[in-house]
Amino acid sequence: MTSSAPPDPLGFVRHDHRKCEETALAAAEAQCAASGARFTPVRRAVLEILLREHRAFGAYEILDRLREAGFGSQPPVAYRALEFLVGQGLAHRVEKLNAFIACAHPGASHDPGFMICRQCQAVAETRGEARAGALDSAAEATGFVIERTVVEAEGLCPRCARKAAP
Amino acid sequence: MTSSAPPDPLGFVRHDHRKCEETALAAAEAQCAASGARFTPVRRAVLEILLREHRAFGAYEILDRLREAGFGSQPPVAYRALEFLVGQGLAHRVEKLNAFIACAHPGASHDPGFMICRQCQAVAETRGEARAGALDSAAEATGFVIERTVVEAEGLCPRCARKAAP
DNA sequence: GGAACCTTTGTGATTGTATAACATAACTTG
DNA sequence: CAAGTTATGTTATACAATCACAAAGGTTCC
Repeated sequence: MTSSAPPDPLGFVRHDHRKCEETALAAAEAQCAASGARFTPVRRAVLEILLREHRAFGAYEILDRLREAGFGSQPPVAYRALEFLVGQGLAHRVEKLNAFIACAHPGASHDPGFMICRQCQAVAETRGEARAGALDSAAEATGFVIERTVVEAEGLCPRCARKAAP
Repeated sequence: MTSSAPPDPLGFVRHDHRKCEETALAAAEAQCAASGARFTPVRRAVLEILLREHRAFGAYEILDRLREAGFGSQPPVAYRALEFLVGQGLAHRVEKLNAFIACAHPGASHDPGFMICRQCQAVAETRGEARAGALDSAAEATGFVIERTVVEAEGLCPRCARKAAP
């Protein structure tokens, strides 16, 4: 039992989601204002879509909702907004799912990790650096320069695990 | 400076690649014989393609080469062979690239990690378990049950890093 | 040997994911 | 407001993956 910082994987945990969304949007606004980036209507709309649930959304699902909301309905519309959000650290790409998710800890340092439930599709982002020890040591040993990492686990979330093995 | 087991990331390291391919093919044959799996011509052809270079191959690139070699040229031909190889642990899927690579350590325990050079496309597989510490502790803390992990780093391989910052 | 069975391969068609290329609109700055 | 930059819209296309069904090849057992 060490007293290391306890991970706080949102998404598997009951919480006031309304507040969750509001906070994230406010943080996004603040950050864009600070960095001089333009938080345009499409970009905001995409972030709002991503924030509605703690799961990953495919680009075409987002595109459908953009169309309904009166935005352009061609793939680049969604991909460009997503690229922007990912660039700002306001969203992440979940490689294993070819899909996107709102950042659960905007503002915090980044190199996120994800836990993906294969049963209910919930996705939780780990708090803090997820960089693998084995990767870091392998990189150091060979002189590989790490720029970005992908760290994802697929399995069963607490709730689904309980159901599966009672 | 501890004396921990040194990782051996093939792919960034000069080596006798001819021997590398032969060894891997022999290992594949042996393993399939042992497990009763059929190492058929298409499957062998795909593994040979993957073994030619230490990088990841897209399914359609593999498909092209299969066509040239006289095999069927529809996507399922490639995907089925790849599925077989991945199932046998003879190849891996690199999520970040939506592509496939021959296993660099066939027979060894699995839960591989990859280092991907964004410049020259070389990919090296880490030796040993790449599972991230932060992931494991986050999973433990929440009760998430990990079944598979994706651990990948994108950056510059030693050679390209040297060129970039002399 | 051959009938019944199972696994593997071939093929056509379709869905999902992602980007290139180019035109237009809107915002910023001098 | 003119010029430059950034963002959006739209067309077309490339790449990734799967479904469904038919045909071929091994295996088993009588």
